[in-house]
Amino acid sequence: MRTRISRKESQLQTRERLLDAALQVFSRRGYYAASVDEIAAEAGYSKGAVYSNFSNKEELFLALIDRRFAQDAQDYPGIINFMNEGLQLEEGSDFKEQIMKDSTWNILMVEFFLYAIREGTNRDELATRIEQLRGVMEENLSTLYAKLGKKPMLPVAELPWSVFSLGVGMMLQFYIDPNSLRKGVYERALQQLLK
Amino acid sequence: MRTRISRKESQLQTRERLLDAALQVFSRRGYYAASVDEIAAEAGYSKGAVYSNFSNKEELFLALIDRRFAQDAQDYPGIINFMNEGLQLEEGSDFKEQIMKDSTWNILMVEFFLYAIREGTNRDELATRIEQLRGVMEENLSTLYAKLGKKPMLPVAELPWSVFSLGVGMMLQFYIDPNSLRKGVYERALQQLLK
DNA sequence: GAACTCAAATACTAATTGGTATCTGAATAC
DNA sequence: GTATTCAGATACCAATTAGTATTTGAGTTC
Repeated sequence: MRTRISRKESQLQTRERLLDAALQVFSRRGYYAASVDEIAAEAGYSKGAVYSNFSNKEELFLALIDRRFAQDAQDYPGIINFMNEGLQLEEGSDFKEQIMKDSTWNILMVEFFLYAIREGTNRDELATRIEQLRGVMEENLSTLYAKLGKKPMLPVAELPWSVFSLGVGMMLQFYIDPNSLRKGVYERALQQLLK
Repeated sequence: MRTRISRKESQLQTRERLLDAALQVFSRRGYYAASVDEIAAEAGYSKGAVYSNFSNKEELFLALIDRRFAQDAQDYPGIINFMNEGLQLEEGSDFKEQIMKDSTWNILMVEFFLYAIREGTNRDELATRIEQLRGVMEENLSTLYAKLGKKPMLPVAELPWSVFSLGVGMMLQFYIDPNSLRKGVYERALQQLLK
């Protein structure tokens, strides 16, 4: 009987599980306070598994970011919907819900920003990614405005900067004090920016 | 001859110097990676000075935040000018410059946000502070709009949320990639929000 | 100016942690 | 089915670090 799972497949699975666990632990503790042991345990493995799949803690962290960035790169529709909502709010879109679903990742992103700002090593890498993201946003906005025969008050090239800021800033305020953010605040501000 | 400096004064000076050093080191390394030894050394003291003035690392961190918050509470004019600039941009105000001057503190604030989000302990405390800050901003905006006989597109109570977000988000993007932020992007977005 | 107080220095400990060396057992090759 | 390989477990180490116990010396009190 053929083996159920090959060694290669098995290792890949382990790697994925480790990355999943790393996301949780890095987000929960922050980069420095997260221990390799805890990450391994969270994934149901031992430290050996980590060092067998990644050369060190930093690489694990970066691999985690890369994986998600790669996923996001294919998930343009999400961004497009997001943009649509900006120009004409659709019923059922709720920033608070949206932002809660992905809180682990959102927090990790802020952590990574700080990390990249400090360790100059990965700053350029992150800068490029963010620039790409803004590029995609700009394109989507452009076609959207064209479709609607509208012209934004602000230069289209500048909008992604503001939209991004609004998202990050609201997120942080929301996580600190979820209850005092009234519904629709984010959406209305976004609409005003994209007017 | 009377002693130049009393013990009380001396200790207060030490405390201040430690807080200054703590700001630098916490901002440079992040909360967990910052060591008490490094902070003490940065201030020109030994670890003993730290534990003689603060009960532990966390208290030092929080004292640092408190000190600045207390200072800021008296520095309303800064915020008022800031608001003024929003409604009608004054020549010479430059976000990039402004944000660079205080980069150490700005980064620490983000660090503290993450810290507070993780350790529920200080979340309420921070939430209150932020709420106060938003309150002040709202008051200033209100009187400003009244003075100008203008009415904002968005509810005044919601504006601080957006203004705050814009500041934090732009700051992060700017630190990651200072060169690609074109001059005036922040200011124009702010103006649009406050229109 | 002698006794004493206390801010800060020094010496030390216990715990944690990133990383390495070695081992083991199951998958693969022959 | 035996030999080989290698993913992951285990054992270990050196370094770091928050916090404590003790000491010291200058400032204060009388």
